[in-house]
Amino acid sequence: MAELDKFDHRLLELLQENARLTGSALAQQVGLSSAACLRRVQRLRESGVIERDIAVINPRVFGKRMTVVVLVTLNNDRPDRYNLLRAELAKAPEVVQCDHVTGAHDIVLRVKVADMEDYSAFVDRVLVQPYIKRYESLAVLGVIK
Amino acid sequence: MAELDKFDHRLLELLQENARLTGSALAQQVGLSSAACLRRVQRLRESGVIERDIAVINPRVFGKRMTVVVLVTLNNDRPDRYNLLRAELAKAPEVVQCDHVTGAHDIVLRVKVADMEDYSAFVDRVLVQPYIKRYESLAVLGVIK
DNA sequence: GGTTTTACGCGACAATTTCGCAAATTTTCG
DNA sequence: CGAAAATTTGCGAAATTGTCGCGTAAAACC
Repeated sequence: MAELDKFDHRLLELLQENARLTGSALAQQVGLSSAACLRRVQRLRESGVIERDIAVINPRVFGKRMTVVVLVTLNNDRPDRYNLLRAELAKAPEVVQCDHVTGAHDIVLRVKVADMEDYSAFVDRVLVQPYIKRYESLAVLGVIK
Repeated sequence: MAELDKFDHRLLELLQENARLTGSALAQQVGLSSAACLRRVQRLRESGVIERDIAVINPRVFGKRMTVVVLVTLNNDRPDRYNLLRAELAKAPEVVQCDHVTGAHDIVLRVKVADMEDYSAFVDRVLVQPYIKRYESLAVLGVIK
């Protein structure tokens, strides 16, 4: 993976905001020709710098109107179960993000559900189990960024 | 915003994974003509169902190899400063996600930085201020999802 | 300083998207 | 239930966008 110059950085910056920018739109903002921009973007994709392009969908469409951040603390006396839990969390459709972290907690989840009932069902199904010692639910009131 | 049928749902599902799918690729998987698919996608964009399309960039490219989840607790005696802080957090380039939440904490941040030093600078610049009572840093060891 | 390498812009070509239109399907309403 | 209205489809043409080769210019290397 070769070095990225300021043109590449600018392109990434722009595409990170709007991946549908056209060659000439990029050209205008970057100061290269359309073809040059597209060639660079093509290489950025092939080399894996741009991992993929995704559509951001309004969560209300799927009836997922509620987001919850969950701080999970594990029972550290059962390290064998960790991979199982990992797999389970990755599989759960409600979980849109899941990080293993250091500190007072072990796992931070971002969960999208329709409503409280839905969330409650998720908790019962996934979170209530002996390997999880404690979990703290933080309902998202508003997305600042 | 009209009702979405199964075709729209399938299109969204596909584009959520890969926004660069071409009209005929969509047609093949959805069972409509290329033009019909593209027309529907166009409408989904215009109506805001598809909020935007973004390129996912390998974080290492920008040298941001470290992710931290930060739980922020505010001094609730200064409600006037909330909007200021909001704006400041939204502006900070290190902050990739920022939610206002209920519960034991007030704000949950997702921060991407190069290293500890970088993170420390971020903390000093943004987080160390009278309006913030406390913050808890959870370094991300691994992204499960 | 000359040579090689790399990247650019230009322009032709290919692929993709957009648009108009008639037919088909679905919805509305008497 | 059935006809009129509205919506959506597929097809094909037109427009836009992306890809590629080529000659040239700039940068890197020796």
